[in-house]
This record gives sequence, structure tokens and C-alpha cells, in this order.
Amino acid sequence: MGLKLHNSLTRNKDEFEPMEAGRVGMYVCGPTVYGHAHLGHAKSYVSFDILARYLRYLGYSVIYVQNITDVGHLTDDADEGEDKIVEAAKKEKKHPMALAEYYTRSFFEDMDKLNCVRPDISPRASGHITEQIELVKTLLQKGYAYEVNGSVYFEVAKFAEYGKLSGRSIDQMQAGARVDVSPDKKNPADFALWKKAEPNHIMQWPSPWGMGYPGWHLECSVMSMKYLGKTIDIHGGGLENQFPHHECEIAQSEAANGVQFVRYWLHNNMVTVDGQKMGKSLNNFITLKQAFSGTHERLTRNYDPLAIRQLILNSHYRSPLDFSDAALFAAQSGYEKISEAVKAVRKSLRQASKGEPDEKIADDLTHLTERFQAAMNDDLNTSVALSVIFDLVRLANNLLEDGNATSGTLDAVDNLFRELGGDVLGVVKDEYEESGAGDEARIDRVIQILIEQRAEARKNKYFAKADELRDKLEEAGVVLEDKPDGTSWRWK
RNA sequence: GGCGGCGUAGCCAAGAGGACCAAGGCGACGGUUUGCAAAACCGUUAUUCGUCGGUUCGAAUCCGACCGCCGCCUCCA
Repeated sequence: MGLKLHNSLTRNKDEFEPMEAGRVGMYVCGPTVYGHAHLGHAKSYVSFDILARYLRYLGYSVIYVQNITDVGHLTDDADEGEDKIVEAAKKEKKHPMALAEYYTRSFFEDMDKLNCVRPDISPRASGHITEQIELVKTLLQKGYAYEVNGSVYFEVAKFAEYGKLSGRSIDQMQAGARVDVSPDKKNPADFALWKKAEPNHIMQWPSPWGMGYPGWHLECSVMSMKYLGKTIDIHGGGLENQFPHHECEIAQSEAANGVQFVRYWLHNNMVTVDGQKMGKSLNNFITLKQAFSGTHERLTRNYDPLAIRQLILNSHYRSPLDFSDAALFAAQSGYEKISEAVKAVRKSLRQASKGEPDEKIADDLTHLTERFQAAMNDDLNTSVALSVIFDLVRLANNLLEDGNATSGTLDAVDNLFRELGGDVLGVVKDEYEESGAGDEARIDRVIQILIEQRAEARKNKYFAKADELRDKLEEAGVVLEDKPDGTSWRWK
């Protein structure tokens, strides 16, 4: 059975087959860089990171394009307000481009921590103004667009299939329900391709229609065409972008090219925080940096970036995800359970006796792999895939409990952790920091002294003293574990 | 008002007509281990899937009504 993906266009789980055998072009709507990335970004980009990773695991050669929107969007289509980037730039007293650069770097930093593989191409909207102007020209030429007072609009009525992605029809939409309709538009549903800039607008470019800036749907069409071709296999994005953003992308792209724009449309669901939509005004807006460091009043502690990743994978990408401190806490515990098991396997691998893998275990591993693949093939059911990793954890711990697994067996287990938990899900690290480098080494030496003191006390049956040492260390974040071969420690 | 989604154990969450007296995680409880712990292991923790009806030999899964929650229709991942 091959990979099936839920295609928003057909509203069905479709068998995935790329246009060109073995090669996949994938475009995902990237962030507008006017602030630090938040939990919502995490869900979206982790979800599509999983898709890219799994496609590669299946052997496809993937080109993953994810744009950076560094040209502010119109705050609405009615010619009112400023764009987000300009607004934020004023507030932070930075040039808009400096602001965009600053938050672009911040974005990559956070995504790296979440272990998202960098896209192959991260094109900036500002670097593709000429291409955007070209597309507008084409649409004007073909009669799908019209110019009014230095702005150009797409005439939705000319594109019969408008609404095919979102299931809406033009007349059904209550145009101007909450936004004043621009008097320039022929139809309220028409959307801006190019906007005339007022002289004081900081970001503007020359065009055949005067100084202006591109409409916000345009960049994705243009960059996706430029790097992946007129028809692409996969286009992903957040559910909230399905309409109008993606609907408009389809209209302008297909009107211009006369061929299908995207074959598989994928949309991830939204996040809530403590059961409510995350919003700056609700005081539940949590950035990734805040979650990583635990500096938000709704969080009781800091969370490992990979624990956040694991929480995201615990549910399906098309289900809404509620972030709460309790959910994060649970994910952190689960994440540590996996990490500890992997570390333990690698540790005993170093001193295991040489030998071929155990046949029974090899069978079990094959079976786990099959279950994993079946889950991922079913529209990326990461929840079930993750449960397979936990079964592998149990298998590994049982093996270590018995204590006589050969290097071949442990190697096979470690490899599966690396492949499924690491390469595909990205929650198992290639290397875990061992105490031994820099400050870590010094800390370890100090703790070893205390461990010796405690061992001495235990030897003499001064258990009260021994327990006091252990408790005080735990208060300081150091957990002791007594094992047959001595006492080891780890950070709490 | 229009379009769409969701409601499964204390919490998170998969399952989408029979393999389900419903995976996995967190938590809790009991046991093994331990001087006591921690970690790990073993076991227990939903005869039931928002409510009420219907279809069916059979429903958590399909249909209808109702209740509750959420998203989009306006910038948002």
C-alpha cells in the first residue's frame, strides 16, 4: 500500500503519485516575518517537515520550497491600513527590511530547534517583485485582470472555477460583511494583484502602473512557479489560508498558465491555547522562545523543543491541537522516556558482546516497521506512528532488563530508533549530549564527589545523611539513580 | 447569515460499519527491584465512544434531531 494524503481539493484521501516518478515538488506557505514564531507556526511547519521527511524516507527526491513573506500584506483588500511589517518596523524603530531580516533569522533558529529540516529553497517575496509584475501583466493581457487608479485587480467572475478549493461560490459570499468594499472593484470578491502606494509608504516598487506593491496572494504563485514549475505536486499551508489565500492563488495561477496549479492541497489545522484561539489580546499568545525557556505566565516550566515537537506529533495534523501546560508537561515526560531508552541502548551497545541479531527480535522490529509505515501511509498518522516508537521503547527496555542482548540485536534496535524516531519523526537525536565537555565535565566531577560522599554514608548505614544528600541534589536539579553497577546522575 | 470541523477514560489522543468488552502517551494505584527512592519492568485504570432517536444481522464508526465547543467568510501558520 502506498502513501495516501488528504487532498483538500478532492476532499478525499488520495493515493499519492507525483507527476514525475521519484520526484516531488512541494511548496508550503511560509511565515510573514514581523514577530517571533509561535506555537501555531510550530504545528504547521512540523507537520510539513514530517511530510518532507517521510517522502524522503520513501525514497522520493524532494524539493521543498517555503517562502519568507517579507513584503507586508495589505491589512485588507479595501485599501485601508498599513501592512504588518511596516507597522512593526515603526514600533521597533527599524527599517522594514532590517525587521524582516531579524525575524527571519529568529524563525530559522526556532525551526532548527524543533528539528525541522530546512527547506531546500526559502525564497523572499521582496526578491521576486519583477516576477510578480510579470504575472500581473500576463493576467491583464489575458483579460483576467483590470487596472484602476494604479491598482490592478483580479476579476473573479472571469475565472469560472473560483471557489473549487474552499467550496464557496461567489454569490454566496457576503461581500463586505465586515469590510468596506473598495469602490474601485467591479465585484466585491475581486482581489488585489497590485496596489498603488501612497508616497509615504516605505516599501514600494516601480511598475507599469506606477509605484506600488504586490497583493499578498501573488508571491506564492510566482515563487512556486519559478522554482517548481507551472504545476506542482504538493502545496501546503494552514487551514486558515484555504480561503481566500489559496483560492486566489489557484485563480491567478491557472488563469495565467492554463494548466492545473497544484495536484495535492494539504492543510493543517489550527492550535488553541488553553482551549481558546491564540491571540495577542487574549494573553495566551505563546512564542516558541517563551515555550523553550518557560517564560510565559501560562507555563510552569521550560519545555524541550523536541517535547513540543512530540506533542504536535501526538495528534493528527488535520486535527486542532490545544496547547496547555498539562499537555506540554505530559509530552515532556513522554519525550524523556524515549530519549532515556535510546541513550540506554546506545550505552549498553558499547559494552555488549558481539553477535548476530536475535531472530525473534528482528521479526519484532520488522513488524513494528510495517505498523509504522502503514500509519504514515494513512495520511501521515503520526499519532499511531509515535505509538510504535513507544512500543519500541518497551521492547528496548525489556531487552536491557534481560541484559544479554548481543551487539547485533542492540544495533538493530538503535538503527530503528534512528530511522523511524530520528529520520522520519525527528524526536530521536543522533547524539545526546553526554556529560564530559566543558562546564559539563566540571559539573560532573563535582557531582561525583557528592555521589562518593553519599556512597560512603550508605556504606556506613547513615541513610538519613545519604537521603539528605540525594534530596538536596534533586532540589538543585540533579537526580541520582542507584544501579547495580553504581550510581549515575541526570538532570531533572 | 453562509461554508467547514469537532465532542472517545482524570488529562492528551488514535480508531471511521464486524479483527474494538476502543491503540499509544501522561497521571494515579498495586506488584517486582531498592536500605528507602528514582529509573525500568509487570499489572490495574472507558462493557463504552456528547444526548436522544433511526438504518443495519451488527454502529464509537452511517443518517436525523438536539446540546456543547471551535475554525473560516477580514491580516493571521
